[in-house]
Amino acid sequence: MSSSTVKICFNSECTDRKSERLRKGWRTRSGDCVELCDRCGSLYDEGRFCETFHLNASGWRGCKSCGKRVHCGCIASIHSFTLLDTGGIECIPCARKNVVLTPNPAWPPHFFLPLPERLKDPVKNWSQSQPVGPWRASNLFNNSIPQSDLRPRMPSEADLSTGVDRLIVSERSSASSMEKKKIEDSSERSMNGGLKLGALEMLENGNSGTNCEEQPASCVNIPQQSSSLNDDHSAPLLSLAVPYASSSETNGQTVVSGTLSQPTPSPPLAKKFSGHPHNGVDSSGEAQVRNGRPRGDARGRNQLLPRYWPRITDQELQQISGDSNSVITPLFEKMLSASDAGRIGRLVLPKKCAEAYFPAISQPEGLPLKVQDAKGHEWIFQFRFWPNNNSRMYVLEGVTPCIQSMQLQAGDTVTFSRLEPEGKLVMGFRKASTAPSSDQGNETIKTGNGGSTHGDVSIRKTKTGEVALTNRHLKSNLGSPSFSSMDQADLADPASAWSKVDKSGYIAKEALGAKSSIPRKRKNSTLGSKSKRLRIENEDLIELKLTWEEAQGLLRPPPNHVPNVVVIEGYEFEEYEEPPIIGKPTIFATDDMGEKIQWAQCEDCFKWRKLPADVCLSSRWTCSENSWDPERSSCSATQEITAEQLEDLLPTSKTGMTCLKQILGFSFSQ
DNA sequence: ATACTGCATGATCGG
DNA sequence: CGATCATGCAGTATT
Repeated sequence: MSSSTVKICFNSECTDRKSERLRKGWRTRSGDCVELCDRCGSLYDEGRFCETFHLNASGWRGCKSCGKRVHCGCIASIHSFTLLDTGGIECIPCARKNVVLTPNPAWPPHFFLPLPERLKDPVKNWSQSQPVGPWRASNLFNNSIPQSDLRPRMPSEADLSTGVDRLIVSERSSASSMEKKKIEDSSERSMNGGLKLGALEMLENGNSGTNCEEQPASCVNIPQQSSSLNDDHSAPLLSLAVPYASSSETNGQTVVSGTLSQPTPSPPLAKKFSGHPHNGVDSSGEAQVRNGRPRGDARGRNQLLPRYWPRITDQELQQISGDSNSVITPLFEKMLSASDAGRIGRLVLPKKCAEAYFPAISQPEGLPLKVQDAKGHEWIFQFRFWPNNNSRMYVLEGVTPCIQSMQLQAGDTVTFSRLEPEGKLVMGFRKASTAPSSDQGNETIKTGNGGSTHGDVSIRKTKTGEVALTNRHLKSNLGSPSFSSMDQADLADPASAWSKVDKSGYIAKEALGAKSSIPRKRKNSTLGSKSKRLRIENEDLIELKLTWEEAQGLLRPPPNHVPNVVVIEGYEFEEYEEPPIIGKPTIFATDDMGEKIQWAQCEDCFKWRKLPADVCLSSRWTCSENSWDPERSSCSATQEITAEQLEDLLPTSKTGMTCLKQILGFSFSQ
């Protein structure tokens, strides 16, 4: 096999520093290179998102600006795939240069894409790609950016073979500008004694004496807010998600801008738009995830942490909406902590979520909030807050019956959505065992263990167990000392990887330094001291920086695998169902007969031996194990290939192999 | 004695 | 380093 094939995986030309990290992404070309997933940071079998993503959105494209080949599935990820429908993509560095948008802090930098010409024609450009529901929301940009210039790209349905989004585009979303304003004002309202009431507040609190369900119009926001919106130049652009949207908030004047012109790409959205063959439910039986995004606060402070981004599955949506034509606006989700799920009946709400999506409250007593569960039952919780330091701590009280009704436990996730046009607040849930891939979900998948966890201790135990399991898995496969100190838990932590995608823009995450969002005990951590952990992680990081290229060379398709062959732009990719294993570094090549082979070096004599391409060797492989060539199953046998020839085989990968040589003590002599 | 309530504490995380 | 939030805990209410 030629050296070029060794290096074809991924965007090796990418100059972005992050590309120097360990590449993740479970993809191979001609079986010579396997990577971990860039998007979720997990092994393939854990990165279901990636599975879908890759099948539909990946491939190689030429950067529109510099011509470099960029992989639009993983590394360039959102950046690239969101540009697919423009007929071209840009590599990260170019895209970065071209970014003219002022990012909303609620969004990771890579969501702010260069402005393509086509965006100046929203009708043309988005006519095929407007599955933008109100849930895809946000005030992505600050006020200073002209609306026409503020259009983050989404992958078109055509490009991504998307399915139809049940979260239909709704003109109602245009009203979100008003809602945005409400959000902006909410905290102040709270602080200032609640001069105004959000729609929900009016709805649930009865302060307005109206019920949105009956009189939607009455739930429209307060006059001065509405009027002020016209002056809020940020409003028309963004406002996709409607905090308290109701049908009454339809405003013909703002219809187009928000919904059609402001699709807001998000990593999770890739799933949403992916036209996976198993649309709705992937091959694993897992429901397709719809990931809403936080409505960004215009002041940039209401951004939600990724772990609160709603990741609602089709099943959940179906469950919530039933047969109605209601539009569901996922608001946020939260994994239940032990105390949330405990008998105390208090569900701590993330502050930003509470302030963004729940009615503003000025008094600690708060107000009763009517919430409908997925079964249609209505619950009334007390939405209130406690003064906490100089801040607030928002809680929903009285959730125990509901929690019990849904048989939720710590580690499970509750989701809050809004049902439009009713304006109902809907509380869904996701058992840990069925959680989708997400920064929470992937962990919960693993913690779920087919059932659910049992409180915080169990979670912690499970978490630990998961790590241990992962460690076992990796230890059994890791053949390189370069990986021996890797934070394996991180590798198995697509969750945090995901969040890193969000932040960094490209690579999922540092393989190290992952932070779990799973609830866990703060004290008596089984992970040891933080300082120690950090120290280890830093050491690992250095090591990984050195070895990401060779790390790819170490990754091998699992034995007996049957890859799905995907041809993308003329390049043949093999995708594997099983996670890669890491074996002895070898050099893949093609022999004179055109057969794929690999060259492996004996650990004892350092001679290189020709082996079948599909074998995986132990890290201490020696000539004596060369059962494929009995004549060279001894160190005394001569080497078939010269050092020069070997060097020629080292690609682009010379550097990597040099590193390997240095790190692993390999020798190319002979 | 138990349950509830409200606040305080401190671990964790993000900027 | 400040903000967030999970949880501890003291005080109070209820059984």
